[in-house]
Amino acid sequence: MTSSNIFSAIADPSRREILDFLAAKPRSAGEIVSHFPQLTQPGVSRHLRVLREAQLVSVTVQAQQRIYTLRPEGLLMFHDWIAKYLENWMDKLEAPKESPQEAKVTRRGTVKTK
Amino acid sequence: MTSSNIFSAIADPSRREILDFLAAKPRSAGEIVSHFPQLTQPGVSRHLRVLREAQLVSVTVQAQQRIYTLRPEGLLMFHDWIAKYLENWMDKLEAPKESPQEAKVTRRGTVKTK
DNA sequence: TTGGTATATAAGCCTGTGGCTATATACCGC
DNA sequence: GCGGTATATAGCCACAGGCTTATATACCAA
Repeated sequence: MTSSNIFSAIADPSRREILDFLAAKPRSAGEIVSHFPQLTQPGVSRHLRVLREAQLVSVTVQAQQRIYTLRPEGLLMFHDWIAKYLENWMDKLEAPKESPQEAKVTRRGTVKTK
Repeated sequence: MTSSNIFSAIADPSRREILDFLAAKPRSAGEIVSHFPQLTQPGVSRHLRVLREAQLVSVTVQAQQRIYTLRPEGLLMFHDWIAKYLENWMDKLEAPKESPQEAKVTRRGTVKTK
């Protein structure tokens, strides 16, 4: 559905915490549930589904347990998405071509966040 | 407020499109509005506010125009957040061969799980 | 000042989604 | 089979946030 994209999957703080937890090592759903007392079991289960659909974790069945493992391909994609902007930025900094009537991008102090 | 974090700022497709548009070069709010016919002027303005608060764009005042510029510091932070997971993954995959403290993660598509 | 332009904010509606409780499904040991 | 355990799903409620229209603010020119 809508949540199957990695951007919205990562946008949720609880899901990021779960990713943090999984970064150390794979865990069963139950371990995740008990590691986050503020979340209920169904809540964790739904978050895990979103992470699964976003390709951020994979799951292996072990008896009646589900072992969740961090799966970095999705993050790599994300990484590349960001790198696109950063590279672009670098290009601009190192290759100052003609500057039109437009204001030049002065990366120094033109920050004026409201 | 709540939207001032970079994760939710990037989670919205319209805002990502605006970032794409700004990646080429800085633009005035009006240029952004007319480049996205599916968005209304107030809608664009609110998206720009979110991007501003997330530190993803900066704005300079030019007469009655606001020039928006991509501001990659926020993306760098994001990049680092992701790199944390990728490094962890690489460490696990390549065993304890060498331990480079390099923060750069090279592209390398592979999967081990499942 | 007035008028025109550029952008931001307000107020209301409405969908998406997170959290909850309860229930269903799947697996194991006995 | 039954009971216990592990996890997923369903149904409901509440809230965040996106969209829209209307209005406000800020600046410039005459």
